[in-house]
Amino acid sequence: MEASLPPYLASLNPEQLEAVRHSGGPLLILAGAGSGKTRVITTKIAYLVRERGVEPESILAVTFTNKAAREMRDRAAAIEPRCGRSTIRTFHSFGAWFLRRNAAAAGLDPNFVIYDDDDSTTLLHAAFPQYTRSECGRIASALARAKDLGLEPDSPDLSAAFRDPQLRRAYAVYEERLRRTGNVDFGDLIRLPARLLRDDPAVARRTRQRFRVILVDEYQDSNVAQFELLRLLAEPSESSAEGAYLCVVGDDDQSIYRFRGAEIRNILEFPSIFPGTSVVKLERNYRSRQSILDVAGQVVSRNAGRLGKELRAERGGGERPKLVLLEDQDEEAAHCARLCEARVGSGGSWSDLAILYRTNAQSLTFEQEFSRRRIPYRLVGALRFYEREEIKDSLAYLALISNRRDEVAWKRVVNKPSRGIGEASAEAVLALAEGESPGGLGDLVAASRRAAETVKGKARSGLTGFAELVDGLGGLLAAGPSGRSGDETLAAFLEAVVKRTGLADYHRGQDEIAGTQKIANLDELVNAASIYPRSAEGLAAFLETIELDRSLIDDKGRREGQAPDAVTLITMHNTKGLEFPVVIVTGMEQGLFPRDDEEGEDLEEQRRLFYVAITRAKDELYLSACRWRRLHGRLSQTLPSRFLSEIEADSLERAGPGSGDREARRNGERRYGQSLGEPGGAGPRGTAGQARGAGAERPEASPWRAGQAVYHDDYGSGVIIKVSPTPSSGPLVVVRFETGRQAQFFPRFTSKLEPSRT
DNA sequence: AGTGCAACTCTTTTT
DNA sequence: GAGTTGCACT
Repeated sequence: MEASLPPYLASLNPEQLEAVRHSGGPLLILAGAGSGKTRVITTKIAYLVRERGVEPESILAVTFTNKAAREMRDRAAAIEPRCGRSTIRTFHSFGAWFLRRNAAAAGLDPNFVIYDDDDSTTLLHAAFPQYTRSECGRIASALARAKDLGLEPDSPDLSAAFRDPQLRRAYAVYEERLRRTGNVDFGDLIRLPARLLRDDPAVARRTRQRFRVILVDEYQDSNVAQFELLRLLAEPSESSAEGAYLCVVGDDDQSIYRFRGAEIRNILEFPSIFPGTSVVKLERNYRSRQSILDVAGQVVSRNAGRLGKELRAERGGGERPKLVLLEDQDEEAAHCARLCEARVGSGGSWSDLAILYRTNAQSLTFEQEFSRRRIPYRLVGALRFYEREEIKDSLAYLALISNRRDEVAWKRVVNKPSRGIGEASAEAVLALAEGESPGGLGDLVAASRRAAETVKGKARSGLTGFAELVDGLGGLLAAGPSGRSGDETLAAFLEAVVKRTGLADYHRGQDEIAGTQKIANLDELVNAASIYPRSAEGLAAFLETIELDRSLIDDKGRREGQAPDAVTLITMHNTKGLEFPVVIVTGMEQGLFPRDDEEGEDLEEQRRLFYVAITRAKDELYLSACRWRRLHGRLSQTLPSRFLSEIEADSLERAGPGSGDREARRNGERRYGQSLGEPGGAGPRGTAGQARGAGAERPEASPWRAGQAVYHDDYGSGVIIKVSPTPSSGPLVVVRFETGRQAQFFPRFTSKLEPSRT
């Protein structure tokens, strides 16, 4: 390495250095797991400012999570303080920032609120009351996908992308309803800036003059709309013949958000879309042992749609990952608990360990077992603080105070707590508000007051009271508490809102009836508002932060960061970007991970998810599978995940469970293990092929036929009443026993069922 | 307008 | 098995 390099560059490896110093055409950095990706981006930002004379204000860096954005900002500023002036944000927060600055041009209320999926569903339900709420939910998510794809209500491609011919109309109506509220949804934060750049030359010129360098992190998770926004930002404009310098960083093997609209082709095809692209691969892994990377590499190499990378461990060898086969999920939880206890017993800490699973529902067994054994754990991501009723209620009042055309917020709180305002009165208000502003929507609070004159009974006083309440709160925000103003935070205002609306009493009552924690949650929300000033601007900032960064508070009001010493229970998706000395990937069963209906691109995505899970481990990796799995309230027998057979036999150590009912287990275990990991990785067809060759082709040779008498070790005598073939598990037989009990079995996997001669 | 019961549906979820 | 939603009932 050159002697002249400043210290912050000297410690980079040659590939990292190349990525940092690259300039000119577009750059694609393919950064494998644990390869120092964030370090490269932050160093590159600092390098551009320090060595290349780039103005920090002209740098735009976008990420997908607030956590990643914070980290990037902090680390870049730690190297070069001037980087604090760069725009380092999430895609969506950049979009919100951009739209607030160009609200008029975009046709938005400058104080617009951001609707989440639930709000979109409510808006749709208001527009299409003939559909149920859950149908509206499905339509809302289809519309969100359409926006991810950059499609408009009149795009010809809309019909190709979605089956339902009604969707186009639903999209158009939804857009109309959303526009008249003055608010936006998540998709709009990407789509509307792109549209503005396309249609408004003045805005486009100003924006392109400002941002000369654009960096994107986790590019494999970008969607089509985000791609279009990037291209429009980076495009040359009349004032600057050169487009912005575009650098994207990502790992095609870690693309796991297809179901949310992520388009892996964005990264796969980047070099052909942007001619002259340089590609730098970062394949030195500083996190995991080679034995772990071997397994990861074997699995992901089965994917067809990938650019191809091979990680090499800088930390060397390590123990082979261990696979443990267990009887059921209770034993799986006990096994995990024993591993945790062993680690702590030998001087480690609880926080060294992470238990990974595919679905949140799987966490329950672990929680119970860990509580019983007094093992401290923290559950990541399952808490949906902002989706709770009491939180949404309070935020709806705030949103309505901020934007009095917010139909969704108004609808939510106009009769909450109950003021005797029913469907008919609400319709009357809406009709008035619509009349007030042709084609749009007027002030819903004023309309509520005026509608009071036309309705009768309880609704009349209810509407008047509601309007006075909201007006009063609006005044309270502007004026401050009687006399003194200025030196109070938004928390005091929010507290007043919760009290004066009656929400506090209402939810306190709920707490008493149902033993919930609603008041405690409201306290946390109030607490979170304390870092904002008591003003309209402070309120708007608070609402935006809450919509765009839901990790800010959890139930205990803890900020991320000072995590207690506890075992981490977490979904595989949520582990992206994290690392642990010891990782246990649980539920490695066919039907769960992957699901039986996951094929083709979906299957490849699940394989990438497994890859992400594996590469979280620094020193030790355990995999576990259960023979019996309780799912959706049903107990069923399972086969080991096909992913396990994709790992070479000698890369894994097959370990028995540490203790327990050995005798019972030995039988099951041996049989269960048979179909596992044929050497050389017989591949996806391993188990299915066997089934086809053996049973299904010669059904007459099978003893499993309807009418056949059988005997079962536990249930006694019975008769087969139904046999159905399965693609990979042999026949499934349904037996009615003499006791009247009915049960189903896979004869291939049980020795307890046998044909009898009667 | 509010309550209660039956029926339905179950992934993953950066923003 | 659990949580949510829709409908019917009062």
